[in-house]
Amino acid sequence: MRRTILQMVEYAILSSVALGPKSGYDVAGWFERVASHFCSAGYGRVYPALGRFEEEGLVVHETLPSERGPERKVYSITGKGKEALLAWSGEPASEPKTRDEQLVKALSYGFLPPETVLELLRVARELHAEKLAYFRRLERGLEKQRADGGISDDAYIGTRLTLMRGIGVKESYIKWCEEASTLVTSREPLR
Amino acid sequence: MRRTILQMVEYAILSSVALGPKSGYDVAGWFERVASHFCSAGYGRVYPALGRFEEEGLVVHETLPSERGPERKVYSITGKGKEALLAWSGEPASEPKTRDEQLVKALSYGFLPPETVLELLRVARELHAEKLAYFRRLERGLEKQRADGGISDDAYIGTRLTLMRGIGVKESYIKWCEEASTLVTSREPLR
DNA sequence: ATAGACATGTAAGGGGTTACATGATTTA
DNA sequence: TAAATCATGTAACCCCTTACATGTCTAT
Repeated sequence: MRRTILQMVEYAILSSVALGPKSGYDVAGWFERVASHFCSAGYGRVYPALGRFEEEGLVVHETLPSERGPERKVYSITGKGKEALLAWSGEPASEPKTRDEQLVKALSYGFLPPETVLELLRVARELHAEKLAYFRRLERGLEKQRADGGISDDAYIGTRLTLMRGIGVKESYIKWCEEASTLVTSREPLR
Repeated sequence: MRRTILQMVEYAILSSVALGPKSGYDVAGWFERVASHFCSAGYGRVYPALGRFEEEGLVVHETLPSERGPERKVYSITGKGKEALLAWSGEPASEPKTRDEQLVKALSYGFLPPETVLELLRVARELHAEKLAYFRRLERGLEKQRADGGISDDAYIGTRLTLMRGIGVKESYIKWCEEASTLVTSREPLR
């Protein structure tokens, strides 16, 4: 028996289907709305992957009419797919990889006028606060869904965990913006 | 006058040289030791970039003997280079992009035995705690360097800001590991 | 002598984003 | 009737990592 080896993004696509049957369009939307803070994929990644998964027997699809728009190919995970996913998920994870333009720019903040930097940090703080509010809305939506029995306990846990992390990341980023402002301000009188 | 447009990683390379003259080898080491939590680049990225920067007049190099090993090409930023860097750094930053295998795996934690998940979270927590300790050592080193006058105030601010963020990220990740453990444990008796 | 750190580069291949191509349905 | 959303897919290109190639110096 050969183990199915995929890349991280492919496992993310498979996970999305495992959390609940979805079309390629749904999966891409899920990435944008709930997964973008830890993994992302567009149509160009999703559709070919689902096609390959089906060839390998990891998922199957049903063609269903859409409420509005053309027909949908709704994919569900198979036993084999779930087995492959859980074998991978049960292994230790590698370190997160972040590419953060804000911090690269911050490397030069000592060379910029403090007023400029404070304004940049204020704007950044606001954007992170908006995203935090968005995550909190998602969290309330998830709790409601759970109360209504619209989601299995197993799927709830997974989504909840990623949401908790999204909220934690944004809270800590907001804190950084504030501490950075303090550092830059404390320096100002010394000039 | 044409504005110099580079990619984020290239600005990071330029920033590294702006914080203090470095060889390509030094820049690659800097990425690995102090910048890997927000941006990364290996030799394959660094050497060609420094060559191009010199052609464009953003940096200049001096060939100096090494204390041990072959000759070093030590690059310094030019006026033009600093101008290009500060023009870019003074603009608002785009959102950070993270690829976190841990969270993709966490999507399936509801489908795994709680004991397995708790062990995975314990190991993850430990790794993040080690990295946190490493960042704190870097922080102490930076403060010492500053006290000794081994670094300019301008360069200190930039490095300090990225270090603060590295510490914040690790602290919040450790917190997540603990909260995730609680969530998984609280669920166990219900099975 | 041999391993490991120091040092500079090139080349190839794989991964991932973005743009393109097409079309149905609903709402303003 | 035009725009927005729903829906499925392909193709090209760019980025980036990884492996390769080469060589010095120090310490064991």
